[in-house]
Amino acid sequence: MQKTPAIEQPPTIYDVAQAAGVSIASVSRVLNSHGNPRQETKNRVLRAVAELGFVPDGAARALSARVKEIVGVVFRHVPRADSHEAADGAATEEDESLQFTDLINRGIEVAAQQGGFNLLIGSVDVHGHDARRQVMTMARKCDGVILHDRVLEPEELAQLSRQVPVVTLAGVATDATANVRSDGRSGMGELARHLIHDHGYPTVAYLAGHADSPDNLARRQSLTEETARAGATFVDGPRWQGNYLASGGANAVRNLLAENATLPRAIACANDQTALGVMTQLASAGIDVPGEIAVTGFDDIPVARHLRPQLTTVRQPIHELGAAAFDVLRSMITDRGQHGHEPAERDLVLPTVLVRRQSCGCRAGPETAALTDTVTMASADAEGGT
Amino acid sequence: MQKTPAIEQPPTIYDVAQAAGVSIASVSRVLNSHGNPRQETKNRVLRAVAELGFVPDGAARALSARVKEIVGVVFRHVPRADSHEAADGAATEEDESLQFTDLINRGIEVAAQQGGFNLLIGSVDVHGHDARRQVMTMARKCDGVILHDRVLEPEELAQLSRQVPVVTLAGVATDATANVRSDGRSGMGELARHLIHDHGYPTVAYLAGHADSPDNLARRQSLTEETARAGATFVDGPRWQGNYLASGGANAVRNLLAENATLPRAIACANDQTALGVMTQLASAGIDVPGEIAVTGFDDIPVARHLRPQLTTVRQPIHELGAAAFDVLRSMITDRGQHGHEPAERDLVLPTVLVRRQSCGCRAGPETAALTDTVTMASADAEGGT
DNA sequence: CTGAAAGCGCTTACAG
DNA sequence: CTGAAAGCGCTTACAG
Repeated sequence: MQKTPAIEQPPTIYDVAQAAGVSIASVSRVLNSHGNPRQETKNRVLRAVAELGFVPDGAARALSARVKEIVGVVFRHVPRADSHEAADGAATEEDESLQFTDLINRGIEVAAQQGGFNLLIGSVDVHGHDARRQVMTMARKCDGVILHDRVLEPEELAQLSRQVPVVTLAGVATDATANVRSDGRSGMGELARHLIHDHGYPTVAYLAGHADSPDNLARRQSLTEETARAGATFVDGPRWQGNYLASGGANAVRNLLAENATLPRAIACANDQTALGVMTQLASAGIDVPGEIAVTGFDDIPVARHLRPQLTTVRQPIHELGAAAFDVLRSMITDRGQHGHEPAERDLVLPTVLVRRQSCGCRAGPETAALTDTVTMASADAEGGT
Repeated sequence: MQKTPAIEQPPTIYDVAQAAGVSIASVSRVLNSHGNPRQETKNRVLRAVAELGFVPDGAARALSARVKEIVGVVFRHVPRADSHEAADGAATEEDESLQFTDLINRGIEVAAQQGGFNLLIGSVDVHGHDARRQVMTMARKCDGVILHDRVLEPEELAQLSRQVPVVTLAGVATDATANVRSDGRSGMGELARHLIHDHGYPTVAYLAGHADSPDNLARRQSLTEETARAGATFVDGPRWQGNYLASGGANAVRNLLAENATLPRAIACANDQTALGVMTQLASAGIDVPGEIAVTGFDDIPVARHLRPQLTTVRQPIHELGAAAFDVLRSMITDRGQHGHEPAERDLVLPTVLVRRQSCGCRAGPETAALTDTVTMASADAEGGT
């Protein structure tokens, strides 16, 4: 029969003003460092604020200051097959973590916090017939929005960007929206050369991500070009279609194996999660990685180095991508409405780096392998490495 | 010399009213389904809304309706050692993903979205001398707050909870705050019995999480009891102190190995990330898991099944924990201010489940191991499994 | 059923 | 330097 203690109405600026014996205008001024309040006034206000534990209401502040100090982040949500706690133990295939997305969001959050902003997070369903409304509603709670890959159709995006500043991630910049991405081509090119020249693999397959993702296309394209240039055989096609999830990679390999297809010497995956699924599937089929088939990823999420063998991959500056997205958005927010104002960079691209570990066929480092990745700057011409 | 198209001021309710030829009150009514507007009125309003692309401003709505439809989520943030892009390739140890936290947040988000709420996310620094202010500021942008483990000191928590509904995660319920956690004791007990009875391991160590985390204490306690009861040797102590991160597990093992300590036959880790670090470190020392040393985790994050060997662990209903936290919070929000109202459950505890995979010494499943975990309900007495 | 008006809790010109 | 007042964009009694 325990009772909940009622929550008191938080104090308002009027309470503070009264306690301090000044006007609400003065309270507002000392709290926001506007004008030059007398020291005496400051003291009285600050004391009252401390005593009452006053913190201004966000909505009221936002309404009158016309700034919410909130940025929205929207990502695409893989629907759960609503099998509560999958009692049979077989995890639903959709029940995956989108680590890359979460890590980017961390990057955004850190930058935002530094800038005095908070993050409003929302995900939209793939079958999002009302994705637009969801995003719109969110947008009206924010000063600007960052959109992950494939959240909105181009027309929806255009409409949204008419009302609020928008930055897309791994998309393409438009008239009204900025975009932040990483230079997948250079990293993938470097990876391809490594596989073909350094390891001498004759055939390389690309286990793709979402077909409509610009990142995916750039990576494939780069791989295609490099293999062609080197005279190696490039393998892809409908059987090699993944979905950026471990299950996508696992399924593709399982099917390939089931139909007794001849597998290539190396499989370059669209991202690390896909590589994870591929490696798991190959292992349970008794195929040695990298001995029989080399496998590589893309992203360099934290678990990559903890896989066995450790995953060779192309590192994206994940944290920095998020931070950059926030910075760009923030400048758009600041400049908003200022016609003809010189815009910030509209298509920011960050460099990627090849990280050679073991799954490509490189030998393990001499000591604690986990701490001695061999990294080469994608743009450097030196061969690098220990 | 490209110019940014200026962002138009989004239309207000006045614009809609004018376009529809009605009062703003009527617009509000049809949009919120209050009263019984005539069909004619509805039509005119809806048409105007569609034409103008009107979506109500969140701040204004919040201020007057006294509901923001936002819940805050705060977690503790491991500070980055600000080494931008760690050019030497050695990832900073702190640069870890807190997958468990992110997954819980996903669970919260899904439930919140269903309830028409959005998530406001913020992290506080470990050295958070101003953690309180950060959280307070966030709280004033929300209708209620969910706090992950170890975000606020008890007094700070008490103060916060006086102004806004608060739910803690993996903490303890207080007079004014509710708590959601999982039943770590039962899952860990089951795990201990499995290691000792089924596998016959004589010595089991506990590689701990944060010393001040209730979850950590419950898990250790349960392990201690079970080993004592079975006459096995329990190993712990300062050398076995981890921090819930892979680096914590790796460091502990590295130090133990460096001083030539005799390792126990089995290491039960406080969570999966710790187990990840432990397994990586053991592998690079050439120690076979589970042949020489068995290793287990806790949480069952998605990568657990992708490790080699696949990780035996105790599954927490991660998604459900998040969803439950939201549900509890939401009911507190609804009831707020209603003195003496019968409160919802104040300390919700969800069941855990042992997931037997390979790292404990169980053999791999007959087919695609990834899809055939052997799961036993923690509370069930049947032995279950195939 | 509908409109005019008050009010939500702040910030910010505008006078003094 | 400081206070009274207007206004941010909504929702909701209150009259009609």
